[in-house]
Amino acid sequence: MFARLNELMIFSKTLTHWYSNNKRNLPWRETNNPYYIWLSEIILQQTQVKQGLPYYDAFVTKYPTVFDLAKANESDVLKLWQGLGYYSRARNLHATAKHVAKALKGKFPNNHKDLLKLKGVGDYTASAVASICFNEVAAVVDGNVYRVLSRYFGIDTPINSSKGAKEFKLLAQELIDKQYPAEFNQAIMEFGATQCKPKNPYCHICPFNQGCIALNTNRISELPVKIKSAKAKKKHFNFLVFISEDEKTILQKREGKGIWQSLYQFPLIETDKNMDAESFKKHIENEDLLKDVSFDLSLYNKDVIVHKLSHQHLYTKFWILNVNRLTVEGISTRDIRNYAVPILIGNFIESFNFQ
DNA sequence: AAGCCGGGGCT
DNA sequence: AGCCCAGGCTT
Repeated sequence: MFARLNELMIFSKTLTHWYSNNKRNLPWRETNNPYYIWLSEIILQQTQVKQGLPYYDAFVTKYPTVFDLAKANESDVLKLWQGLGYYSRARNLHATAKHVAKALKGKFPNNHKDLLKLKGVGDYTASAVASICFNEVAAVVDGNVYRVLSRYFGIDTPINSSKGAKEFKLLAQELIDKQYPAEFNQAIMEFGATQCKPKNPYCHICPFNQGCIALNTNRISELPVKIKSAKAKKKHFNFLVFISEDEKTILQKREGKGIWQSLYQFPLIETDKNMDAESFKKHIENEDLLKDVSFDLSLYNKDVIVHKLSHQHLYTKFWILNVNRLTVEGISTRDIRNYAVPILIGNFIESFNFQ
């Protein structure tokens, strides 16, 4: 019993000592302001620091306070979020900013239980904000924590099972430094991110290389254990890039439930197989957008573009349609960069070099 | 409990 | 081309 307590104590002290010597200088570590901490935590969900950092800087610059973010239009928030993915984060971010600004008069909840009620805030984010901003003893369990704990303690319960979630949360809550919860939480995540990495961790210089069960039983590459997810489905996307004689094109807002909700795209024709020019021309002849329109069809990308999402692979072709007129309003091609689009579309827009 | 929601990186 | 990453929400 005392040996166990002692071991946990040594783990925590070693970890926070490592952190004090190895932590990166990051802008959200200069503040305890809940708005900035919350913003950084939403951005960093499923996202590495390297990718999220420029977005954090952009949001802080454009929206210095929660009131500024609350006043923005959702389309502007999505535009600033463009390329970061998981766009429900941006929609929830904006909705929560409005809620905090209005209903809570700009004051973020100051505890885990109430933070959990905010849209887009789950157990991880509530724990992070509660500990970092308010010193609440709430252990964070993110992917880094799963990795560090499963390796050091040799736990092979799948981390993406409900049993694993409970088990690791309980262990983290047991380990957390009750005096310095903010320091401990950030230390274990930083340690997982930069030292106990998924591939090729620096075990030879690791302060835990005596006690780490995974290392001492040669199971570093096997831990943490994760239940495999289903393979991605293949889809065939054909985008219609209209270009009219008066330099206009068509963008449509994605509505409903699926991917890229509320982002813009060129009119999309999904087919059940890869299309060549001849059969595709036949395929689209009866489209409403082409009714009584004389058009010239050409394929922009010779090789199909494979855009990989976590659960579907999009085999994509951009079809250029030079038309005499548009049958719907359309937008000037000069304004095309004002719309929030998926990175797949954004890359095409840059490459095509719209005037 | 299982599936959905991006995009980047590595091999 | 295939695999890894992994928080929150919906079903």
